[in-house]
Amino acid sequence: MATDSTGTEQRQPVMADVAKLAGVSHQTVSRVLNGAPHVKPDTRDRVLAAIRELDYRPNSAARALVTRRSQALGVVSFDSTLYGPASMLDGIERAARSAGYFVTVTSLRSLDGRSVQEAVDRLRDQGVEGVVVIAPQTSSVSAVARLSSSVPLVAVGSGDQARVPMVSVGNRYGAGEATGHLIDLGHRTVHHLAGPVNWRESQDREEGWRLTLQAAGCPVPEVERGDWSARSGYQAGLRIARLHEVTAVFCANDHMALGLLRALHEAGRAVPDEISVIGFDDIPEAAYFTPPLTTVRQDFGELGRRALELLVAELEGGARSAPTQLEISPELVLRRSAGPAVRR
Amino acid sequence: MATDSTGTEQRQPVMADVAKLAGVSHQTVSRVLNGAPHVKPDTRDRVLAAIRELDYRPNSAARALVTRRSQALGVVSFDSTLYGPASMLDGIERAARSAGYFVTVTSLRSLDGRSVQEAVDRLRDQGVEGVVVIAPQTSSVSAVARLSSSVPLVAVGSGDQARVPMVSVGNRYGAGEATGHLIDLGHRTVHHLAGPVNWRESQDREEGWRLTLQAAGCPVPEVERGDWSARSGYQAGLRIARLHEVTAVFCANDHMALGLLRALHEAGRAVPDEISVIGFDDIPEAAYFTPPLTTVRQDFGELGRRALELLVAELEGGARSAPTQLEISPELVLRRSAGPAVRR
DNA sequence: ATGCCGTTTGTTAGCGCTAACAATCTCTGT
DNA sequence: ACAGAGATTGTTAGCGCTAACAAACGGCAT
Repeated sequence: MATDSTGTEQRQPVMADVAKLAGVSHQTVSRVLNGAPHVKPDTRDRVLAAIRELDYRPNSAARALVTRRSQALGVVSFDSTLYGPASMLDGIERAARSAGYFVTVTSLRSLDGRSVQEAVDRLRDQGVEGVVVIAPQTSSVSAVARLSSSVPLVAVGSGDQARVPMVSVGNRYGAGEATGHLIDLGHRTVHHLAGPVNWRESQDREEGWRLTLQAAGCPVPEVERGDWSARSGYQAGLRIARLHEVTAVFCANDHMALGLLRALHEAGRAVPDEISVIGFDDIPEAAYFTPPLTTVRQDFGELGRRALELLVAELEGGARSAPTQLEISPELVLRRSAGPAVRR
Repeated sequence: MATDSTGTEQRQPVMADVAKLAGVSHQTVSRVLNGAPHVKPDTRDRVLAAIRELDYRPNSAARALVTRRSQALGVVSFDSTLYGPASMLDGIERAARSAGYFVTVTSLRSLDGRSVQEAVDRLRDQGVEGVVVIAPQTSSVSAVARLSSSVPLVAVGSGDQARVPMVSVGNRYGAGEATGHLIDLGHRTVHHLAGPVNWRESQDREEGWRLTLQAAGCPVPEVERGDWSARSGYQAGLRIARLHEVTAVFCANDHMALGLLRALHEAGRAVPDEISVIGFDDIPEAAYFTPPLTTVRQDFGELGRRALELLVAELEGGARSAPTQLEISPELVLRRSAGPAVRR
C-alpha cells in the first residue's frame, strides 16, 4: 500500500525500462540477456549496468510464451515420504538443476492408471516440457505404457515391458546375489519375505530369489508377504519364528527386515546364529540394526539422475530414438545379519 | 517428422481454433474456461464440445503473462532425502495441490545464507508466487530473516526470532515431556544426545531438556553430540556405554537413538533395564527398534500443510499481516525403551 | 572513390491469453 | 408499443518477450 499511494507507481521494471536507461533498443537488451553474438562489449556493459541498477528480472512467462519452452520438468512420484522415492526425487532435482531445468512435483497416494494419467495431464497443462514418472507398481507401469502422452516421458522403476524409456535397478540380479550368498553360506534353502504382489520390484526380487534357488537345486519354500513396512515385516516375522526349519530369510526391503529382526528377537531366535537375514535397499540405518543388516544396496539417487539424463537427451537430442531401457546394478553389502548355517 | 511433412500442419489448437469451431468469439471460450457468469448454457455446451473435439489445452504461459499469476509455489528444502524434510515436502505438495497450486522444488546441500538466497531468487525468476523455506539450521534461519525478498515467504522449521511467518514444532515442550517422563520414572538425572550445534531444532531440544532438569532439581550432565545420523548415535553410544552412572538418555532424534541402542546392545547394557532411551520424531520404524523406542512424535506432514496454508493466506488474503508464528505440539509416545530406574 | 560484406543495432510482428469496454439482444413495466 | 435494465456476446488492446527482417555502420579490395 505504501508504494501504491505514492506517485511513483512501483511496477516491476520490464525490458523496455532497461533499454531506455541503457540507451538501446529492448531487442539489444534481449540479446545481452541471451548471450547473442554481435553485441559490442561497451553496449553490453551499459545494458548490464542498467539491469543491475533497476534490479531487472526477465519475465519467465513472457519468454515461455514466445519460445515455447518453459524450462520446467515434471515428476510424478509415489509417496515421496519413503526413502526410495525421496532419494530418487532428490537425484532428479539435482540433475535437473544442473541441466538448467526446474522441477515441479506432484505426488500420488494411489498409483492406479487414472491417477497417473491425471497427474501427467496436470503437469502438462502447467507447461512442463517432459515428465519423469516414478512408477513402481505394475498398475502404474502399464498406465505409463498406455499414456496417450503428448509430452516426452521417462519412467523410473522396475520393469522392461513398458514402451517408454525407463531406468531401473537390477532387482532380479540383486535378489539372486542375496539368495546365492545365503546358499553359499551353507543354508539348505532360503525363505523369502516378499513385497506387495502388484509391485514390479517385488515381483522381480521374488523371481530372482526363486530362479537362484531352482538353479542351485534348493527347495522353494512358500513366500511370506508384506507391504514394505516394518510393521508388516514384524507380523511376517512372528509367523516365520514359528517355522523351525527356517535358517535364512531374504527380505524384499530393509524396513521389513527390521520388523522381522524385531519379531525374531522377541521369539528368542538369534540372528544370525539361528537364522540369517538379508534385506534390500541399504537404507542408511541398516548398518545400525541389531544386528547390522546384510543387504543389497541400490543407488536411488543415481537412478533419478540417470532418468533425468534420459529425459533431457530426448528433449534436446531431438530425434526420439527407440525406448531406451537402462539398468543399474545393485551390490551386496555384507554385514552381520547373515552367517553360516551352523546348527541345522 | 511424419506430421511435419504432411500438408496438415499439426500445431496445438489455440483458443481461436476452439472459437471458430464453436462459432463464437475467443473471448467467449475464455469465459467458459474461467467459469465467468452470463454465458448461455447452450453456448457453453458448444464451446465445451469444441474443446473436447480438438483436445484443446489452455496455454499456461499466456495466461500467466496476462494475469500475472503462475499458480506455482516454490519450496526450498534441505536434503529431502531425510525423513523429516521429505515428509514436510509431501505435506506441502498435497496442501498446495488442493489449494490449486503447483510446487517447484529445489533442494540444497548446504544451508548457508547465500545458497538459500540463491535458491529463492532462482524460484522467483521462474515466476513462483510464493516460497516455503524448510530452514532447520540457524544459519538458514538468519538467512531467511535477511532475505531481501520480493516474494511472499514462509519458513518451516524451528525458531521464533526470524521476522518471517514461520511454523514450527514445540521442540522445547517435546524435549521437556521426554525428560520429565524419565524423571518421573525415578531416574536421578537424564543424559542428552544432542544434534548439531548449529541447528535450531537441536538447540531448542537441548534447552527443553536442560530447563526440565533444572526445574526438577536434577544435575545437568554434559551433553553428547551427534549429527542426526545413526552412525553418530552409535559412536556417542560407545562413549555413553562406558559411563556407569548413566541410567537414562534423551536423544535429539530417532536415528541417533537407533545407533545408541545398537552401541548399548554391543556393550551388553540392557535397554531399558539398565538404561532408558527416548528419541524424537517417531519415524515409522521406531516402533520396531530393539527395543521399541519411546519417542516424541512430531507430525511433519501437518507442519508442511500448515506452512502452505499460511503462505496461501498471505497470497490470497491480500493484507500482509504481522509475521505469524505457529507452533505445533509434539506428543510423547510410550513404548518399551524407557522404564523405571530400578537398579540405581 | 565504389561497392560488397560482415558487424552491430533497430523495427515490426506476433506468441495465446484476459481485461475492459462496446454492442447487441431479451425481457420487463407502463 | 417503447424505454430501460439486465443478460449475453464481440472487439480491441495489451501482458513482456523473442524471431525475423531491415537498416545503418564500419572496413576492405578494387
